Formats: sequence, C-alpha cells, structure tokens
Amino acid sequence: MSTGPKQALFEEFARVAQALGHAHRLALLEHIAQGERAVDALAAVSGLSVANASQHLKLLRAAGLVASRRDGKFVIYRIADDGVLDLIASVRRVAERNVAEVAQIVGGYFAARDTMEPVSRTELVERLHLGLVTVLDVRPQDEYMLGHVPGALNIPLEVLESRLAEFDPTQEIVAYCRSTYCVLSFEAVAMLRTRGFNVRRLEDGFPEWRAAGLPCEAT
Amino acid sequence: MSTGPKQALFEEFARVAQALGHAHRLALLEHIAQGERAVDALAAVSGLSVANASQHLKLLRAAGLVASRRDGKFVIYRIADDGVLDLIASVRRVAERNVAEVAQIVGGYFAARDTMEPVSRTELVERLHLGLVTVLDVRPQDEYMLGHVPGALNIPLEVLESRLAEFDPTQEIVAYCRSTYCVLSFEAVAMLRTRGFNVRRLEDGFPEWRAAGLPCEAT
DNA sequence: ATAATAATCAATAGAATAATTGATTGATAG
DNA sequence: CTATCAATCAATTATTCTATTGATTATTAT
Repeated sequence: MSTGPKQALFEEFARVAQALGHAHRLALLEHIAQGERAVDALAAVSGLSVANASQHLKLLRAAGLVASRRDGKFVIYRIADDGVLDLIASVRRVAERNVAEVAQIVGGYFAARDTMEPVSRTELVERLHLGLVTVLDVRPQDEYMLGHVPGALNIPLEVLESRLAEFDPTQEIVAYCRSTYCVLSFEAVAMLRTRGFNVRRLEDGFPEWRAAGLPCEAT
Repeated sequence: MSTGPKQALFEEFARVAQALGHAHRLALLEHIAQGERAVDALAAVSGLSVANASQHLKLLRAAGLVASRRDGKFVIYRIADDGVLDLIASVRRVAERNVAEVAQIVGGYFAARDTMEPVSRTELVERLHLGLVTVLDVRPQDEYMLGHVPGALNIPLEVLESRLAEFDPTQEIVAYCRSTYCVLSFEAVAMLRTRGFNVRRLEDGFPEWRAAGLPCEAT
C-alpha cells in the first residue's frame, strides 16, 4: 500500500469531507453560519445534548471547518472561513443534480410551497435601492440580531400570523431565512400568499448574502 | 427530533460528503477523472481488491459522484459531472487553508521538489500558441490515450530518465500529471532540473484542464 | 474559598463502515 | 452448452463512529 505524501494528503482531505458527512453537523454548520454562537445555544437550536454537540463541534474544528474562541465561561464557534460555505454549497449542488432522492424531496415539499423563481441577491439589491420591496427576515430574533439584510423587518415565523398589519399591502415582500432549504421562508411565503400578499423568497439565506460581500446590519 | 424535509435533505447531503470521506475513494475518483475506466483497471491502479473497489464504487454511485455503464463484460465508471470536480477542489482548498497537517505535508514534501510557481492554464495556452514550450505528460500511457493536452509528449515517469534525448534543450518544459498533488509531475520536475532542463509544473492536472473547457486530444 | 455554570473529557454500549472471503450473476467466446 | 472472465453480492470480522452518561476542567459570581 502506497503510504506516500499523496496518500497522506488524501487522508486529510477525507477527514474534511467526513466532517461534513453527518446531518447533525450540517445543521450545526448552518446555525453557526448565521453568526458565531456558544455551544449550549447551538446544542439547543439543533436539538442535541450539550456533550454531543461539543463532540461534533470538536470534530468540525479538527477538520478546519469551524474555529472557536473562549469568551468568559462560553466557547464561541464560528465558520473558519468563506471557503467552507463554498464547500457546503458545492455538496448541495452535486446532491441536487445527481441524487434522485434530493430532487424528490425538493420537488415534493419545497416546490409545492413556492412555485415562483426566487429573487436573486442582485435583483434584491436593485429593488432595495428603488424602495420597491419590504425585506422580511423570518429567523428567530437572536439570529437576526447577529446580522441581517439592512432594513429587513424581523418577524419570526411563529408570530408572523399575528403581525400581518406591519406590512404595506401595496409593496412586494421578499422573505429570507437561514439557507436555501431552510423551511422558515418557504412556510412564510406559503402563508403570506394565502393572505393575498405579493411575496417571493430570496435565493439562499443570510450567510450567502454576507459571503457575497453585501452590506450587513447588526442590531 | 425534527424529521422534516430539511432534515431529510441534510441526510442526503451528508451521504454525498461521506462518500468523499475515505482516502481510497478520493484516489478512485482521481483515477476516474483521467477518463472513464473499468472496475478491474481502477482496482489495480488503486491497489485495491476488485471486490473492495466495486463496493467503494457502488457507494460513490449511490452518492451521485460517479456514473457507470456496461460495455460487454466490463462496467465502465465515469465522473458524474464537472460539479464533482468542483466539489473535490473545494474540499482541497478548505483543507489547504485550515488544516495544519496539510500545510505540513505540502511544505515538507511538495514544496521541496518545486519551489517555483506552477504555470497557470491560461499561461500555458499562450505559450503553446507561441510555440515556446514542450508539454510533458508523465502519466502512464493508458491514461494519456484517454485524453491529453494537445501536442503533449507522453513519457511516463518510469522511463523518463532514458528518454531525455527527446527534449529540445533550448525550450522550456511544462510537466503535468493527474492532479495538483499527483507526485508524478513533482518527481519529473525534480529530476529534469538536476539534468539542467528549464522545467515547471502545470497547476492542477489533466482533469482540470478538460473541465476548464480547453481543447483535448485523444490518441 | 465555595458555588454555579459552560464546556470538555472519559468510558461505554450500540450502530455503521471497511476489508476479506467465497458464492453468484451477466456477458462473451469457443 | 460450457467455460471463462468481469463484476457484484452476501456473510463475516474488525474497526470506527455516534450518543449517552457521569466526572472533570475552566471561568465567573458570591
């Protein structure tokens, strides 16, 4: 068995890929991508025990996908760099194109909720400049506060139904959440459409907006 | 535990990533990327038993990374699409940037053999047009025959030392092989330098050349 | 100091993966 | 039809990975 430098590199590359190879870790990465977070917050939002989350995070760190720093009692994790978001997007693209099960899930659930083309980031930027749209951020408040599209209205999905009065019914609404397949914005769009609003989803979520170098606001 | 559509998607994405998460499968992919190949050829060149290679290939196919077709007694595997090469390159980039062990291997072995900047693909295209370079393909002949840079001279690394007479000593040589960290071209460059030749490596390998849409020749 | 909280570590049992072996299927050639 | 060759399948064992539990470490507040 060749145990040369190339073999050694392949083993390191494999470790990186393997770190992505678990649904829980992908979920953790998605949450971390909203903004840096402590372990217990990540555990809570991902439905994992703290110890389990800690172990997954340790593995992600060893693979160079996240980095951490200590802040008092807390250990705060963040995405190591934007290359990691590219990597995740690459996995997603391959899966979308080549895995039948993905097409089925997307077609069966997501497409049914939003038959319209999503709004591209550049299109949203233009329309924001023209004052034509209300941007709606349906993520939980804590994620919104870590960073959001400038001027976006934060109404978490759970309370959306009770706050419809805040929308100008003459303006188009563009909704976004955590990522391309985050269910929050799909649900929001589906609900708002039944109420007669003119609403579309933004392609991808907030992390991609930030990674694209577009302006962000933190509250 | 949320078992919604997003969870289901993450599990599919994880399966794709996990398929990349083994050194043997990365090696198989690199070989398949040179051109489509049958199972026993891939097993032989990767140092695996046929049964073991078959199982790894099955897994790669289930993850949508490769596709296969039957040709008589043989089953021929190919890379599913160019997105897969992007994905592998993404993994490599993250590992290079964020994993200390990778920097160490690269610095310790590869950098020592080739301190010069590699030649970019666009630079090689220009110099080829001007007739300024000899392109050297140091892969085995069967891989060369499946596709290569137009006009490239095929001298496998093992016989390179005995065929130095074929080079024009006044021309610069650009060597390439399977991929960025394929040892063949590094070894070739190191050897040819000691013989006084003006030689550099091409960035990446043949699959990236083809994926970039540059002209290919098959013999 | 002592208590409280966040996170990690250590040990374990259960689940999933990997490599080997031998049997089986699919296709071709004689 | 039979023999042969390529590939896959099935079963096994060894290894690795995951989640849980309880103990330990690091930091802060009292």
